[in-house]
Amino acid sequence: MQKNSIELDETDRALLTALQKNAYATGQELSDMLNLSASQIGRRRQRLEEAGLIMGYRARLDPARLGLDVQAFVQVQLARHGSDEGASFTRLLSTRPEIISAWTMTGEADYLLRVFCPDLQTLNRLIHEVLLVHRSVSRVHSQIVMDQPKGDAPLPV
Amino acid sequence: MQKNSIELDETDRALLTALQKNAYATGQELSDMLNLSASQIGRRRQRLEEAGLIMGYRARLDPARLGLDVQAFVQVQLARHGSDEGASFTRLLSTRPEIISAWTMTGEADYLLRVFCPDLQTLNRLIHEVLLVHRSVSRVHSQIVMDQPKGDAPLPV
DNA sequence: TCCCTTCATGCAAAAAAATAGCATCGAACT
DNA sequence: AGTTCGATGCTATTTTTTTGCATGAAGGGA
Repeated sequence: MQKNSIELDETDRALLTALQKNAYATGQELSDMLNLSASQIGRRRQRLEEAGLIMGYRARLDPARLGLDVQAFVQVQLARHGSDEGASFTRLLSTRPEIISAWTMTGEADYLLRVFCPDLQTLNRLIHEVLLVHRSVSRVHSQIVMDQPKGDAPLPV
Repeated sequence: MQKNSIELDETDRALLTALQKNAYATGQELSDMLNLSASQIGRRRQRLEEAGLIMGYRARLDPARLGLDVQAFVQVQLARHGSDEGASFTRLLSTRPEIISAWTMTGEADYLLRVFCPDLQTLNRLIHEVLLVHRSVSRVHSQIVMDQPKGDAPLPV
């Protein structure tokens, strides 16, 4: 089984792009768009799901309408490089719902966090009362998002 | 019209959370989950869509299976602060499919870009042949993503 | 307190959409 | 040429969503 290397033709790519933009497009709509019958759209979609190419479907919410007015990126540097510290910090990440995503980067053992908060005060509390008090965190640098000139474009397929 | 301030009760919140995790859950499944009839689920969902709280639905793809093995964050600093430069750079962003998202941050006039590339060479080319050659770009700093310990969690509702 | 409006709700019917069955077509290979 | 295999479209079936409608609970006057 080599799920990894499924053959994608142009129609598959177009379908993936369309579904990245609007996962609720009906078979009929996609059918018109791709010049393919609705049933075949469904079969291809199913194939792409089973191959693991499509990992799932998600609703995208408007942060502003949820009262999440402050978006920030927080760079966190850990003091020591023990696996314990990393694990402990990772556990912390998973418990905080305002931390939407976290990445580890090349170079120093540091994390980049993407955070949504209702206001600056909450962000501040997150930084000082949650992150900085963690035993393995040595430095924190946060940047507030002003604007998002390009947002969540589909992956290039 | 104050779309902004729709009342959300606990059921709405649970529904939003569920749809952020799996937008393809059927009314029946959500019905069991939230102790609500399928029709009512549908009506609430429609209300949340019309209110603009749900902005849309998207398929989530597996970057690795698409051959996008390198993920990076690129910080870009612009030389001058004229609106022309910003606009020109924004236009550049929109033309590059490997740039998935871009944010402007507080502080200096700089951008944070999230990028997916098939390999390091492509990333390198993006940086040197696309970003650095742009007239208003003064500095570029890129960090490669090693791991994503927390990924695309639902927004806290 | 009583009445009235409003709105969320569940059930059932209708409409829409996804899925499965089936025969056909075309490309690749023998 | 013959054969196999997979992709395709059409149709039938099933599943899901949406709509119509009556009920009941909550809130607002008089």
